[in-house]
Amino acid sequence: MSISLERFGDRWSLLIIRDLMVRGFRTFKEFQESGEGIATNILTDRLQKLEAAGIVTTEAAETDGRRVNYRLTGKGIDLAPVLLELLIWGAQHEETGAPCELIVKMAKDREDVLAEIRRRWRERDPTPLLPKFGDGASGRFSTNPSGGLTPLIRAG
Amino acid sequence: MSISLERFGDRWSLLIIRDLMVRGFRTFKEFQESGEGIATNILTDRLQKLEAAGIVTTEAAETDGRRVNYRLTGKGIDLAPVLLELLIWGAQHEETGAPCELIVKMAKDREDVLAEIRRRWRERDPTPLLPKFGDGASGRFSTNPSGGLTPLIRAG
DNA sequence: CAGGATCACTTGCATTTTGCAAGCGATCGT
DNA sequence: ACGATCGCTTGCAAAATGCAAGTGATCCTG
Repeated sequence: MSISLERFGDRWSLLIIRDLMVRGFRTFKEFQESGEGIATNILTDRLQKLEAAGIVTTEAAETDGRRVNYRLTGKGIDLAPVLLELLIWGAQHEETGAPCELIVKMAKDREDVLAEIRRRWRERDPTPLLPKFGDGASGRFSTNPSGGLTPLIRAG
Repeated sequence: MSISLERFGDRWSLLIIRDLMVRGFRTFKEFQESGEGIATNILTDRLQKLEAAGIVTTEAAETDGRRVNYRLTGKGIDLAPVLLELLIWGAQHEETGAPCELIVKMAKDREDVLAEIRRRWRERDPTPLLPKFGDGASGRFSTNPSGGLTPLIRAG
């Protein structure tokens, strides 16, 4: 556990990993503008450390020579369960904007959510896993008529 | 998730929580001498922040007026899944001293491990959940004749 | 009940990490 | 050719951390 924390036990690393994992971020600029307010020097430092730790890889974008695409490695995507538990804990115990039923659903369908995250990673599907709250049906999960939330992976 | 990380997203907080959760730590001195090398002022600061966040409670020990007993709250013990996932990830992807079969077992019997952690918390059982590696049968888990690892909660 | 040990902290100060703003070279679109 | 954009660096101030010594309350021993 202490080794895990040495790799990403700071305020930013796990947020970067989350954004790569479920928000479809690929580039430096996306992180910079994500609203969390990370400084560019810290962002550089964290991306390099995550790469050195084998959690993230970089590849130059073929369409744009300036751009660098960041991507999680298998080791990185294996952090999905950690992030999911962090999300569930925060939603259960702190004031968040997250709809309550959504969290219940994610806790119950844990394995489905993780499988969907892995699929998106394998297939390089950049669609954000979740809509911004209040967005309606624009993400991978959507509200159904009964007011509950239905993962699209079940609907087909 | 960012809210979770605001509460304990630093190098020490989760280690403190782990020690309370599975190593049976109760007092300031135990943390100080745990070998991780946390400075006393930082330890004070983290314990106070965790208390302010409702993750830890303090009570004066009735047997010794100097001593303060720290204990996880329900909110604190609910972090068990997070810590377990961190442990599993670290063991799978980094060089650790942990025996490989033990980790496989913990990943497989996740729910049993979590139930045992909760039971120990409810009953204020201070026995360390795990022996130090190589300790044999002195903890809550022990090796069985086939070389696998058997949680005592199943045997007893 | 005196004196020293122990406990949970505090304090002062050096070092490290972080945050902020500006700037840089390479590449891109026009 | 020229300005905009990209990932990243630099300089410097502010905050967090680490380290050593010290503090007051309580305990244990003789």
